[in-house]
Amino acid sequence: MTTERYNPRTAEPKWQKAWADAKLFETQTEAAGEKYYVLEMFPYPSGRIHMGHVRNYALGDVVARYKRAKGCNVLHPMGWDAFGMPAENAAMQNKVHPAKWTYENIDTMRKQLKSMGLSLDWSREFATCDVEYYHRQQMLFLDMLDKGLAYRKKSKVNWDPVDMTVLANEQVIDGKGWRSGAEVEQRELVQWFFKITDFADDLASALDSLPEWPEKVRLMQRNWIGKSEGLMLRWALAKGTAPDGEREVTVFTTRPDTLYGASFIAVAPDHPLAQKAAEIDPALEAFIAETRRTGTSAEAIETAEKKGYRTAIEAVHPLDETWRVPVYVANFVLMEYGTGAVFGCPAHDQRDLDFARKYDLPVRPVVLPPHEDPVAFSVADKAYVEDGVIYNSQFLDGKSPDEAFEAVAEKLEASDLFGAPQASRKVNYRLRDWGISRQRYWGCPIPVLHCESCGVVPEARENLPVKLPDDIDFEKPGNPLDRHPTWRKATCPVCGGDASRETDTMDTFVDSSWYFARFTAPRADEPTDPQAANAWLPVDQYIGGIEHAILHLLYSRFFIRAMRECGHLDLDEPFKGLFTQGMVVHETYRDGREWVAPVDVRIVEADGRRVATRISTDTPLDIGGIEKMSKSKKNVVDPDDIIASYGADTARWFVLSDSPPDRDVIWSEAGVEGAHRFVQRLWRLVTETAPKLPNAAGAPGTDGAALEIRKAAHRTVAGVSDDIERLAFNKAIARVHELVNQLSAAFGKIDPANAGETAAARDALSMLTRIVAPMMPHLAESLWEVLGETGLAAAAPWPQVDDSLLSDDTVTLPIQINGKKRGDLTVPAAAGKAEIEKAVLALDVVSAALAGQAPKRLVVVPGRIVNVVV
RNA sequence: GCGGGUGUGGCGGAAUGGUAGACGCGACGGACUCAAAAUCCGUUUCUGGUGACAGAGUGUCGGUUCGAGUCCGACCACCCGCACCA
Repeated sequence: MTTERYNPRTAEPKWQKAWADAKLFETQTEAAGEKYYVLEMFPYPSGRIHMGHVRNYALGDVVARYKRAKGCNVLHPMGWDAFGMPAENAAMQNKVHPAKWTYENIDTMRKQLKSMGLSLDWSREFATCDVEYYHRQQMLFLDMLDKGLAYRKKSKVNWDPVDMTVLANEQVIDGKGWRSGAEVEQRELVQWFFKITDFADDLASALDSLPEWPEKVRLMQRNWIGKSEGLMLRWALAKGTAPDGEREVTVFTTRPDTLYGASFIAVAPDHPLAQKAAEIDPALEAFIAETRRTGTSAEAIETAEKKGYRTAIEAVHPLDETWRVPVYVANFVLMEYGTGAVFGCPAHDQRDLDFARKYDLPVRPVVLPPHEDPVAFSVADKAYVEDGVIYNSQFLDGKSPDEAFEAVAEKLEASDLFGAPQASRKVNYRLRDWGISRQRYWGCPIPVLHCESCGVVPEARENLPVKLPDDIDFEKPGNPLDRHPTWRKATCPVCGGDASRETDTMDTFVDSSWYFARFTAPRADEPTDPQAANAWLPVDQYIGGIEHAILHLLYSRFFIRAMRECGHLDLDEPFKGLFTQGMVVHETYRDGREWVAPVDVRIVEADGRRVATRISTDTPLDIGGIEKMSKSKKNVVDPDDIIASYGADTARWFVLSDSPPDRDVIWSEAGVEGAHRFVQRLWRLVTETAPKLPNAAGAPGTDGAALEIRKAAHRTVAGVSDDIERLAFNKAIARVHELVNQLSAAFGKIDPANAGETAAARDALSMLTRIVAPMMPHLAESLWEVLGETGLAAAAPWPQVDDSLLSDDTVTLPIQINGKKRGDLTVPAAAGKAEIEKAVLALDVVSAALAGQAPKRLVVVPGRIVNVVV
């Protein structure tokens, strides 16, 4: 009998239409079943979907379809993170309006996503650049302003003096503007901030209430928030050394126990003391100007060479007024953190030690490592940061660092400097408030007005939305909103006088900080429908890239707290379960300097070596490293091409198999073909077996081949369910392979006249179809049809597992001698330790190894292993 | 620089502290075919041996344990994030 090959090109559109016609994935809040909200991070509409998207949405779709089969009321929406810089770059380069560019991209990408056969509720779709969406975001902003969660302050930006524009950190390359090549400067602007620090403590401690988040993400967030308990410590400045009017400097320190090891104070270049000192010291002024040429990113600042400028100022040691330490201005001290001033203890901090060596400052150890001789111990080029005993420290000698911390704190809290305590305890956070101002066009306008008589006033709620103007000009440098001839002109809602609009737009992270809440009631007039939001949230399973581990997730966690304060929902955390997927990576190829795309490359294996040649010219190519797919290195594979030639199911199956989803997956052509072969193999197995099962309606048999088939099927379903719950799709797929191998072998021997066997086979195929359905939904529908099942596979319930088929009567234990496997022993599953011991000692290998002696030790782990120690 | 992660056959990977290499890819051998593709069967960690088998083996070095890929310490390499990329 010949079987036609499965043709995804006809089957996939057919089933996609069947699902859409049945409105299978349009979710009703009131529908029956336990609610389950699955969400993948929504895409930026860059133009076309890439393999990373395919992987992300395939992962989420498996969960969505599985939970639906398990009887849950599943919400699985999709939208677009549509504001941002690339649209403006496209506008500048191609003279296309950002809105047109964005919406055209969305149309393309929606079509591509639909070809994947995702079980999405498209009726809830929106883009963050839709006026309907950013209108509600402006409402949220006003509410937050009202609650004191939004405010203005000065902050630094990267300024390109040629393009007259603010640059993003990624647009600063080696300290120069990416377009103009001009030396970037730091500039201070008054900008809008959200008060995320109000929630710093809760954002850190509530991480403990998120057991379904990866431990690493919780750790990263905890470190990012960076709670530290320390001392605000005031140092008097030595008379005659300080600028006029300055008499003290406050440092924040977590190590007051090392105070007797202090050898310098360092302040940030924009610390008031540094600014004041620079007024009378041109060399210092030049040094500070020099530090402003570093970009504003922490990375740029911290990887820059550590430099300091020794001012004339000296500080008086808080515990010894005869002791003076020099005050430096240093490029690695950040004004945003603590007080913008630190004291350096070189012996017990590596950065301080490097600084001290560079500027020849004293290095005095005050913490003695255990078992070290106090006279001989010294610090050379490695600071000692571990625990020990305090010495060289007067009244602190002999204490532990913790005790010394307490002693210093108590003493200095009680002592007086200029009429106030010299020190106070302080809990400090590394987390800074969230600067949301962007000097760009393609973002959500901040709904605020500047009135000459009333100052900064919020736009009236009824005047919202503040819409972006359509007629804009990207020809000239700078912010198009700022330059617009009329857009800025407005009326003050307080006094009715002339006012001008705020031209800053919001960081696009704001857009993505609450979209998951909007999905629960996407057309509501208010930002949320609190009832719907409270019913659906938190998101049960959120899936996205690890690159969002800190900012996006932290901002979203902040936002639901802010929204709760404003009454938009009542929720502790936005995402109950979080899964961070790995990237899709691909080999790179280059012809000299030029990168070559995989579609233009032919790989031939010769003598065990892989050789790449360019197809068009037959020239040999260098095979480079395996890297994240990126346009610049051309190592991208277009999902459209894959879906067109192999079908969506093959693409989905491939990205789900092999690699565990939290790790990177290497895209390879061979792997895709393997996946496609499996699609055809499943099709063959079912279409060739089904006609042999004419009388399969009865009960499956309970012995012989029938029992074996049933055991295999039920065990696989149990295992696959378990794997999907844990998002271990690669393991689920391995199990499906195993089952198919087993069934193929078993079906060859089936007696078509044996009703027990044919029924078992039929059941097994039905179960197999349902467990592959979340991963290969189109193929599953076609198989479902061949099997003569009714309805759609996508609407079929998950197969029930008969637990009695999961265990065996006997178990085979590996027998180790001194930890090395030397034999096997099969015993009844219920056998006790004593029984096993007796049987083990009777084994030939064991008695030979013992040579008449008693074993030194006999470790029996029932059901697992036996180890005989001789 | 700081924070986080990863490292296992030719390759992707599997393995509640308990038989290292499931499953897949590739390769090799065989069947089918006039032939090829497709498909099916078998072999495939390395070294030695015809073989039974023996030894080695999870980035490197050390430790804990009857037993370590898994736990602990140090190191190496690579990847992600660092607040205006999304």
